[in-house]
Formats: sequence, structure tokens, C-alpha cells
Amino acid sequence: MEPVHDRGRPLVSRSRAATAAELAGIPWYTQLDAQERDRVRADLRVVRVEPGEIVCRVGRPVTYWFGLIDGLLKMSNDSAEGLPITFTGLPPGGWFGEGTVLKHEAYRYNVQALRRSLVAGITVATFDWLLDRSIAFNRFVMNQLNERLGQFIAAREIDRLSDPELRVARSLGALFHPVLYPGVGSLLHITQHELGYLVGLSRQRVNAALHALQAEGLIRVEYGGVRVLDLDGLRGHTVPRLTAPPPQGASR
DNA sequence: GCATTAACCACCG
DNA sequence: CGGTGGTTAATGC
Repeated sequence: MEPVHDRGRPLVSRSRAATAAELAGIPWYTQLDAQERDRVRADLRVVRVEPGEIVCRVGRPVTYWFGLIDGLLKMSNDSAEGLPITFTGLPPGGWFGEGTVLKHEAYRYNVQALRRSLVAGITVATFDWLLDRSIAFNRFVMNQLNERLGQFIAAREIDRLSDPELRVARSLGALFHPVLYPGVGSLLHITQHELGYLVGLSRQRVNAALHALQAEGLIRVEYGGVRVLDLDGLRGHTVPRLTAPPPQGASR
């Protein structure tokens, strides 16, 4: 597997308060009233994590509700020694862990940084407090849960796909989710190596798949990222198939 | 066959 | 320079 290096000090001790610009970029924050914003501003922490670092670990008691300000994270639900089950990329703008925070349980997945990232978090107490008083916040969380449910169903589907090009297309479609990841825009900053790691393919194979998708006009391959030209096309993308096996007795 | 790793070089920031 | 992309060759299932 990947090098899981755990940088010495716990995340909380390296964290700082959020800047005004960072706050303004948080989708649910801007929906809050003045008093709620005050509390969030006082509670919210921001920390820089290095590649390979783990943001939350399976089995650890819940501490924060997390959001990604910048960078790229990978979520996987793997049992301690078993094979990884599901990988999901977390692009900027994504907030995660609400299921765990709601139930005050232990985290059910690992979230690991694929590259240097800026991660924000609010405490469970503040999360609960917001849930008790802000309709807008409730709406955001409910929407988040609903969308993520769809994500995981899609992930299962992707896992079953054997065709590499299809896997890349669907994974990109998921990463460009406008509701879950409003920070992404039309250009996703991700290297082909990282994409390969998420999709479960080699960099070379991802490179080939990306160019095939580009040739179909669905995306544009750019330096250090991918621009989506046709999101619906990616979602419903089917490989130009030589599907129909020749009917029995077809002349040749 | 097809995908993977390793290696190389060119280019970008 | 390091990081990233495009490519080829050797190897493995």
C-alpha cells in the first residue's frame, strides 16, 4: 500500500483559526446568521496536512466535522488489515463525516491526504448546536447526506466496471459533483498519478483513458488537471463498443 | 491481450 | 529544479 506516514504532532495542535477568505469559501457558513457565524468563527480550526497524512482514522472516536478547503483527500473504508473496499476522492469544497458526527460514533473510514491540503473542522458540540438551531445548516447537511448516498451507489457501480476508460469517466463524473464539491468548478486539479490511485489504475493507463475521453470531447487534459466539457456525457459515458456479438450464423 | 512497473525525456511552473 | 505528462520497453497475470 501507500506510505502512511503520520507526522508527529496531532492535527489539532497544529491548527489555526480560519481566514476571512477561507470562511467566505465555506458554502454553509455564508447561510448562517450573525450569532451562528460568531460561534463557528471561534470554533473552526484549519490545519495543513502533508501527503500521506491521515485526517481521520477508522475506529477513532469522533472529534470534528471536516471540510476540505484546498488540496485532495482520499476516503477509503477498509477494515484494519483487510483489502480496501471503496475509494472516494474528496476534492475542495467537500465536507465529510456528518454521518459519524450525527451518531456520535467512531469514524467508519480513513481519510488520507493525497497531497498537501488545507482541512477545516468544527467540533461535534458546534455541529450539534448548529443542527439544533439553523434550518439552513440542516438543509445543507441533509442535502450532503442525500448526495453522498448517491455517490456510494455510484462507487459500487464503478467498482464493478471492468473497462478502464469507463472507470475513469465515471470517477471523474463523481469528482466533479457540483453539490458535494462546489469548490471544483470546471477544472479539477488532480494529477494523472493521483487519479490512477483513486480509480485503481496505473498512471499510464489513466493517461490513455484521459486522451480517449478527450478525443470524444468530454474533457480536456490540461497541465496538472482535467477540465470537464461535458459532465452529463461523462456520467452516461459508454465506451464506443463493439457490443453486439455477431448474430449466430452471420455471414463473414 | 491487457495492464503494470520502470525508465526516459520534454515541458511547465 | 522538482513535478507532471507523454511515451516506450520489459514483465506479469
